Parts: sequence; structure tokens; C-alpha cells
Amino acid sequence: MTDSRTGGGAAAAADEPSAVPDNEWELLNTPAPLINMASRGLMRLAERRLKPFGASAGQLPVFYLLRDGGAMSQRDLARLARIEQPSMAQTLARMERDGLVRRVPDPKDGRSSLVSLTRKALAKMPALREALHAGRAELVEGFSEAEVATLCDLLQRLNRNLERGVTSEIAE
Amino acid sequence: MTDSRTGGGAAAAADEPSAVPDNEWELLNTPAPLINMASRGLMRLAERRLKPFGASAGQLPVFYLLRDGGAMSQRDLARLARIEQPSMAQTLARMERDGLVRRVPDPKDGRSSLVSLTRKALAKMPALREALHAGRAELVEGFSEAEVATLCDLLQRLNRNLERGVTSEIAE
DNA sequence: GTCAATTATATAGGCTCCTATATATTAAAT
DNA sequence: ATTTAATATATAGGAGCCTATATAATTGAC
Repeated sequence: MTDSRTGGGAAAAADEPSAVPDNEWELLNTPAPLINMASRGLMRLAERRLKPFGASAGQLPVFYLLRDGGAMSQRDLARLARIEQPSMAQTLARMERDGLVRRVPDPKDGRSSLVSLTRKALAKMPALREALHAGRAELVEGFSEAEVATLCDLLQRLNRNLERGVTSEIAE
Repeated sequence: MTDSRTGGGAAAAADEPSAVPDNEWELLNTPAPLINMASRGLMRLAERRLKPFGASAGQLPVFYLLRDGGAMSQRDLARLARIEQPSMAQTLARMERDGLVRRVPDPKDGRSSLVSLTRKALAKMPALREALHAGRAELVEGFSEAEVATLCDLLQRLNRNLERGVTSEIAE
């Protein structure tokens, strides 16, 4: 609520010929901090909605990808969830600890295991679907479907820019 | 690149009268995962741009709020950065460890300290401004200013929904 | 077949952030 | 003044992510 930032840029000295105008420092009307704030808010929302069912935000992609009872390697889970392999490893470790996931050695490849949801996890699915649905409604309350679509479109373009940054780094 | 999700919802059984249509599971065209992805991408981008100057993403609000050489309590820093007090405490601890920040006991209040940037930190400011400016450009490349504004507007509304969720929780 | 890439996980270390709780100090109420 | 409530930090514990690196198994080139 406090708006101390808005009137802030007082000491904007004109002594340095920087290419950066002072209001670039106005972090709150730039997409980045808004996205960060939204992401943190989403984590809290997800936590609130999922904790009652013994699930958490980082586990959602795993639930989603294995929802039909199928099995998948850790590597594929990571790739499809678009997180790094060690992050997925940690999430799966927690899920295994909580009895949500099972790993069986892949008969075709001695390095790899096939991960699948336990019955306990599969039993949670209906509740998770409801929770996600309600959370989504809460999130976009007051938005028209067109606005949601616009938001998604813009975010997708943003994400493409962000991905490109990483790969171009490699190319250089 | 893999699009295994798109054709996924095969086993959509019609045996359960859930209020949730199966395509609600299509996480990738819903804002939440896009925001999360964007946020993670932003963290990586920030890390890439800031690490050369010995700064990191979570420190930006502190740099911003104390940019004019002023001092502020940890509590105010947390409130203005919109993160919880323990998160700010940890960030400040790291910044202190790195010689970026100094704490002097508040003469008016024995519980509190006044935090300010060190000269070492203030010296980094021009580089940080440049880094942020370049990062911002990379982020919204291909966006018109109107699109950026639309994005910010939608995100602000989203954030309002997310905040309201938290407070309504308290009210209930 | 052997040796060198490549690939799948595992591990180590760090950052950001959250909730819950303890401690100290100040402010308010009586 | 004393007791109580509010406030400022500190600490403990955990989730989620990342990079860099080690280990083991598989594939490919010879």
C-alpha cells in the first residue's frame, strides 16, 4: 500500500551521461518485478490449496505428466517440466519420501529408472484437479477470457526471449 | 521443444462427473506455469547479468531502496520489497558478508538497526543500472511499448487477486 | 573388443523465499 | 510502576530452483 517508491527519484543527478534514464529504476512498472511477485504469490496460493492434500507446487508437473498411471524417466520428467535434472531429482526424492512416487529400474537401460505415481498419489488426483481449478479461478478473477489469452500470449513471447538468451549465450 | 503434452489428454475418461474439464490440466496455456517459467528465466537472466558485478537478483530491491545512500530498517526494506522479514534478513546477511551493506544500531529504537549501502556497493550502481537496462531490453525484445504496458497492467491485476487471496484468508 | 564420447543420475553448494517461533525492546494500559 | 501488547530481529526448518561436478552405464568409432 505504501507508495514511497513513486515519488522517489529525487536525487536524479544529471552529472553522469548514462544511457539509462532514471525511471528505469522504477522497478514496479517494469515487467520483471511484477512477474516475480506474481510467481511468489502463486507459490503461496498453490501451497495453501495443495497442502491439505499432501501435495505441493513443485510436484504438480510430475502429477500432471504421470496422471494416467504411466512411467517416465527422471530425465524426461525434467525436460517436460522444463526444470533442470537436479531440481527434478530433488522433487522426486521428496515425493518418494512422501510415498507419492515409485522408481523401478529401467530394464532397457541400467542407468535409468522409470518413475510412476503410487496408488496413494493417484488417489489424490480428483482433489488436485479441483484445487487447481479453484486456484485458477481465484487467480484470474475479474479477467475476461480474452484478457487471459492476451496475458498468456505475452508471457509466451517473454519466455521465448528468455530461452533465447540462454541458448545464444551458448552459441557465442 | 517437445510437444508431448499437446496431444496428451487421451485417457480422459467420462466416468467421473468432475466440475473440472480435462483441459484444465493443460497447464501450459494457463497463466500460472507461464509466470513461473518466466520468473525462473528472469532469475537466470539476472544472475547472468549481475554476477560479474558481484551482485545477485534478490539484492536488487535493497540496492534500489538505498541507492541514494540513505538508511532504512530491515523491516521497512522487507515491506517495500514486498518480501517477508526473514527473507530480507537472510539477503541482508549475505550482503553484509559480501561487504555491500552496513548496519548501525538505531539510536531511537534499541530493537532495530539502520541498514545502508557501503561505498563498495554504491560504486557498483552505474554498472547495475546498465545491467538492468540491458536485461530489460533483452526481456521485452520484440514488444511494443503498448504491449509492455498491457502486460504490466494485467500482471498488476493478477497480483491484486493474489494479495487479496491472502488477506481474505485472514478475514475468514 | 577397446577406448572414448554421451547420457542418466547423484551429490555438493548456494540463492531466494516461506512459515512458525523465540527474544528483546518499546509502547500502552492500568 | 507493572503487566501486557505490539514490534524488530533472529533462528530453525523446508521447498524449489540453479550451476558445477562426479559416477556409472551405454553407444559408437576403430
